[in-house]
Amino acid sequence: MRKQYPFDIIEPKRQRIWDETAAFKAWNPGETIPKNHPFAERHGLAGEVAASQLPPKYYILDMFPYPSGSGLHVGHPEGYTATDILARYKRSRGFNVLHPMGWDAFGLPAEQYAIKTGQHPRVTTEANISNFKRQIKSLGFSYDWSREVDTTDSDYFCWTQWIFLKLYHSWFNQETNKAESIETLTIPSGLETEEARTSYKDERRLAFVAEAPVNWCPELGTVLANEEVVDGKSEVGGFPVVRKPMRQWMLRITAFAGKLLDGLDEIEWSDSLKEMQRNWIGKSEGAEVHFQVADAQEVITVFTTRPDTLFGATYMVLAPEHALVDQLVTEEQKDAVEEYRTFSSRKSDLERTELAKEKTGIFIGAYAINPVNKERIPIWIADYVLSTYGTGAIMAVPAHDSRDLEFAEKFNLPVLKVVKAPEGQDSIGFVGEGVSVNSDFLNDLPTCEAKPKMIDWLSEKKAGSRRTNFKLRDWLFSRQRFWGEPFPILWKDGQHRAVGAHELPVTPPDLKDFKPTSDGEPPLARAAEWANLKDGSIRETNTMPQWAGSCWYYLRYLDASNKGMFCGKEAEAYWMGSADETANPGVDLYVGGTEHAVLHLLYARFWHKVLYDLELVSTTEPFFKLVNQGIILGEDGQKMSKSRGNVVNPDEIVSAYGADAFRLYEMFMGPLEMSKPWNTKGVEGVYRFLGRVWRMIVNEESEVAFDQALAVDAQKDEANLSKLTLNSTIKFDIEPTPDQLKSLHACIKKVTEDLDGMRFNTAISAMMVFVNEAVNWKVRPAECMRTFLTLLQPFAPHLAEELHGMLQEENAGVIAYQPWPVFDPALLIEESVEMPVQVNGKLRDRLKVSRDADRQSIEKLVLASEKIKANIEGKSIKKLIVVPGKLVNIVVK
RNA sequence: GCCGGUGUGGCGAAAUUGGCAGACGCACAAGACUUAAAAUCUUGCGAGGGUUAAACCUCAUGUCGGUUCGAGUCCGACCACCGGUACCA
Repeated sequence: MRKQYPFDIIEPKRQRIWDETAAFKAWNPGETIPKNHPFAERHGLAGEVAASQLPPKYYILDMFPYPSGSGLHVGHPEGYTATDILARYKRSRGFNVLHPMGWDAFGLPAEQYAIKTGQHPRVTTEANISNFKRQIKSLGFSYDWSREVDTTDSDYFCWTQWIFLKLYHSWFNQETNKAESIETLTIPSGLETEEARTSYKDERRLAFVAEAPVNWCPELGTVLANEEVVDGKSEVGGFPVVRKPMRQWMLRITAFAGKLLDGLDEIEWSDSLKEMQRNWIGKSEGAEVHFQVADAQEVITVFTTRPDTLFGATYMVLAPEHALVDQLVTEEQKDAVEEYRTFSSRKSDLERTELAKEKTGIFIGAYAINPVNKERIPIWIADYVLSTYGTGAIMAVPAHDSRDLEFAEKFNLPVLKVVKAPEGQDSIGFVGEGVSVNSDFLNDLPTCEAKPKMIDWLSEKKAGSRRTNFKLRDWLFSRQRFWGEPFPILWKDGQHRAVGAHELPVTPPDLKDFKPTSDGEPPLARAAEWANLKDGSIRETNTMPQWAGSCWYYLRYLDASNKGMFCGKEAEAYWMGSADETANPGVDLYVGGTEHAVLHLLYARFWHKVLYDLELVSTTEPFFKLVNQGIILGEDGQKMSKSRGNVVNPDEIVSAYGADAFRLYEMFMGPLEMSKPWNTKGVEGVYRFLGRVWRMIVNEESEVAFDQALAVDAQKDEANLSKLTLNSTIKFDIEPTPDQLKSLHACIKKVTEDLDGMRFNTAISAMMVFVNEAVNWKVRPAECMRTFLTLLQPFAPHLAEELHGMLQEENAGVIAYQPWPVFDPALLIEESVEMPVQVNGKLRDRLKVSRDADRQSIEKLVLASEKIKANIEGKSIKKLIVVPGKLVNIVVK
């Protein structure tokens, strides 16, 4: 395929100029702007600027990538292109745009590569970052590279550790509903010993140590958070995960469950994403009910969302791991119960989910008393009751819960109907809302009234209370890995204490062997000198999970080189919008894939809310608006993967068609949020379009001279571009015709509206429509061409800027800072409009009608039409509908 | 099962408040230019019928039904696919 235009010369040239002039640097309050910077020229600012002088902020953020060894695939730049187009658009509209990029570079692949080859993860990571950066830069994104962050850089993770210490030194005060310094925690006077007081404190910190059943992945040699386990396998690598009790660092995210849920109402995220977070947090409202154990002191507390069905509770079930089982089991059932517990504990999570859900369980010999009717009901254990949810015990109401019913049928337990289903439905097995029956004081009440009445009754009798439960678990925060942030924690005599903030960062030791030790200690334990301090303290040898660095990187961008703080207060207030009432609170737009819907996005919101409570940030939510890009499938419509051999490498596309064509195609494929298949033929289509734009402005004969000059120049010097001259149709000092203005302004209108609505594909088609018309113009006013290039600039910045330079008759300037064109509605008004005419809703004719024709004259015109006459002949007109400017419909019979 | 999303030509898609279904692009076909090819330009292109050619007619937005002068768009039921989630009491 013949080259449409010399993108291979233009693109490196424009990128070089952007780099040299720091064209896309975003300015913080208090910074000194050189007066020749295009931002200074556009806004008439120079020198040191105060926040009040700066234009409104627009913070547009990409999810920063993990720099993998395989480099960028075409899915990454989809989101990056969308944000870059908007960043350029907003700059043109006069905003101070913050558009940064960085690297989420701690992670498993570099460490596993290190274990295999002995190459230090630092080396691997640096090589991968430089490859990613080269690829991203080749696409001409307008990032402010002076703010680049790397989570593995000690200047960065120093502050990750610092924030961890903030969590460590805080507790959640239920009364103020806020995270507060641990110093505000009142220690009960009853605690006599120093140990007791310390552990009282330690148990309440937001970062705490807990002995808990964790997800252990033997293959990876580490524990995983619940969020990282998918179908009983590790999210990374798909290795089996088993449950195992271990002592680990946890973060008290559950304290923020309510805030994390309520905060979703303040932000503009898609419904599906909010739903995913809501489901993960899993709020359910109901009651706690206390059951006295028959002939014993113990009380079993259950959680239920249906207290109204308490009269129908015919047995109880405890999780096999429930703490009371040992005390309650009767002598004759002991062996059988023990056998069942072994049986269920041996089941891995994988087996539990894979096995057909045949209910199993065993009676433990004891009975409980149903508080409402004093009935003795048997107590069973079964693994369909989870120790990790609610109280680990349930009251079983088989008539109105499908799992309880299945269990009751298998083990012949009584089933008692207490809710009457609506007409036509079977009450047994009915789980919806109905009317209470067989329930004494609840009889005849609808479910919605029976619930609160039962809760009142229980509270009065001290047999229960209202209760809200969350599915969300505390965040398991430690990993047995090398390539992560070390914890700023020291241990001595079984007690932990924080490293002082002034001693940060705690950098990892130098290792040659990155495997865990033979006795199962994390790899950091291999560095005896590093781990054992002179005073006898031992460093924590766990590291933080990969999510730690991504929990706050969007804040570091605001003030990336600040040595004294994680982020300066003034910068934070300006960019996060709290300094300006009209600004969006938080990141204005955050774009990334759905794979982070619960993990990263929940964790980052949690950290942000802690920082907010501690008055370190000024907004309650980090990301105001969030959009998920859809995935790009291979040409075969399948997910791209190496094994299918359908992966498209952006490098190949860029070298064949150029970055501008690549960007344009990524956006032209379809709506950003949809998943859609790649088609390289489609790249050729937009590439041809860019070629038409080029030829619309450049003299084709001068291209021959240019090509010849280039052919003999081994350096392929960009200076050869000076051989190019303007197309002879380009005229300066000429008024555009009304038709030309109409085409141009229709294009301005459509592109502007589509950019505001993030409809990039239709914006591009509007520009194609304009160019298809403009290539037929005999005379092309330079002014029209310049305006069009301003519209094209966000999408195809290299080409637009180069051509714009030619039209300026000087090769200077960054059109990214040109004011965005304003469309004039007056130019779009048509003298006459073509109105479709329908008979009984079927199109029969089109008539030219003057713009301001009234109803009567339109009717007259319509009835005079031969085609219409033929269609209504012999029928009577029932109705004649005229929608001015739209259409006419005649109803006949 | 539950939650969310999506179904429109051969393909990617468009139709922003209910108002001309298929813009724009790909693929394909024919023609022009060329010794030839590539590139470029022009024309055609939902299906079926009809005509020398047109005109014109019928059908068509996953399926079935409804509301309306008028439905891709609104309502009801269903089907398929994609994503999330799952013994959550």
